[in-house]
Amino acid sequence: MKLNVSPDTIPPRGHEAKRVSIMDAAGKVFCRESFAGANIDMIAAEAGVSRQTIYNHHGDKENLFVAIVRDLTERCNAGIFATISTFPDQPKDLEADLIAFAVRMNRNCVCNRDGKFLRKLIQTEGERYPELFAEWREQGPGRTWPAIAARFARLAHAGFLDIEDPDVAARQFLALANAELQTTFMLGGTPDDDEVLQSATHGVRTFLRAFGKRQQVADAQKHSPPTGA
Amino acid sequence: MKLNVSPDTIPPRGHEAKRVSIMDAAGKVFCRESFAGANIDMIAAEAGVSRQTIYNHHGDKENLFVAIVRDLTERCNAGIFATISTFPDQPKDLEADLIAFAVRMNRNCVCNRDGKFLRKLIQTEGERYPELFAEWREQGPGRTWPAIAARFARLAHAGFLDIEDPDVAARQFLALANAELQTTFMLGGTPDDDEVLQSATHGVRTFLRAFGKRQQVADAQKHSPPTGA
DNA sequence: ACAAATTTAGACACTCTTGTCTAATTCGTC
DNA sequence: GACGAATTAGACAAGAGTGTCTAAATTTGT
Repeated sequence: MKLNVSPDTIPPRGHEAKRVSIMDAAGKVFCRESFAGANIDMIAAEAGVSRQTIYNHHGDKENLFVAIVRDLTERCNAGIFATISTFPDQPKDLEADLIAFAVRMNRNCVCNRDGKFLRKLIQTEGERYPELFAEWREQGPGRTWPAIAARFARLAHAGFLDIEDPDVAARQFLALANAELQTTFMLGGTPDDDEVLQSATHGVRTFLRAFGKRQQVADAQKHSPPTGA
Repeated sequence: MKLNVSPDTIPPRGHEAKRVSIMDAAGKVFCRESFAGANIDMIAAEAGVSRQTIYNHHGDKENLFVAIVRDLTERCNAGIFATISTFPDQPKDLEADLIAFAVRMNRNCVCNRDGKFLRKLIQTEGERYPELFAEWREQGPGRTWPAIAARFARLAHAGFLDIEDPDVAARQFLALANAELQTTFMLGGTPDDDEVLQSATHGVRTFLRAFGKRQQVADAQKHSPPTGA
């Protein structure tokens, strides 16, 4: 609603700070209390801002909510793509590298603050805002899953894995990496580093038992996956 | 508030019918609207009952909510144990039998009405009622997962599978069986029979690639102890 | 058919929340 | 220091929801 002519004077200084702290607090409160249970005064207090300021910035509660979800979706997506870019395309130690990747994915995208908030909001309010969450579905899983699948396909093509359907494998990789965190996620908890590592380790081992190359049949005798030590 | 002396005259007849229809409607509405978003008039209307009757039966909104969760937990647990009892202990066709089991588990326990409601309520209100959901955790995953693990352990002992840690395998089995339903669950949807079969088939195939007996490599074990590499 | 228990509709007081408005104050900038 | 924009506290009306109460209607067991 404020169209400044000069392109670099967009918002003053404290203005943006307030905006951020409102988004921050609103995410926290919506996540904790659900849309209906949250109230604007709570958010204002948590943001250290007056109620009126929130109305000035966002108009009404629903508008604020939508802004939060869009913001979280965007930030989470960025994080996921950043993490995908660290996928081990030329692994030295396939098991260790995939475990490390799974841990990064969980820690930086799934278990972190934004990931937790977005997941909770989707679960809680998904049915009430079909178009908003359809948007998330397209921008989120719709784009990240194929990206991960492509990496696995490349790894298979390079001879590191034996995969028929990379899309299926990608989904199963993620499912396995989280297999032991499900209950914690359900209750809104945040698994600690050890649980994440544990789940990723078990998940990747099983994944490699299923999709790892079995060279014994071919011809090798010494070039087995260098895991231990 | 009504202590009847004779132990079998507990509730009349239509009384119980109302009780059931209240529980039914309340589950639906709490699930759809969240605790804060649900209101008693909505539940009363959906149950075909007057508001006062709900207050007569359950005292207040919170009490009603707790009763719903307890009821759902109990019913879901019963369903899960009933399904576990159909686990293929002496499989004729291991893949087909495990797929069928995974489908039963999903259809009768995870994707059905009660399963969907309980899952949603846990996700949505879990943080607000720690003791109630701790109870669920103990009665639910705390008892069903070991039960499934025991079945897999038996199957491994009988020579059908090659499993080191049955608890891990059981969790991974369930994770794989649901791997392709995650997004749908997130948004509160109910996957159709085809999606369930698809996910179960892919999941079980991968599970068997990882844990199935491979005669050629049965002795080529190359597993090192858990290390945080 | 009768008596007791239950259910019902409606009104009610009370609280909470949203969103608006106003006037005073603070902040950023020149 | 002064100006304009943003923020603030507080009051406010309107609406919605909870939980109670009452008197009438209905159901249930005998």
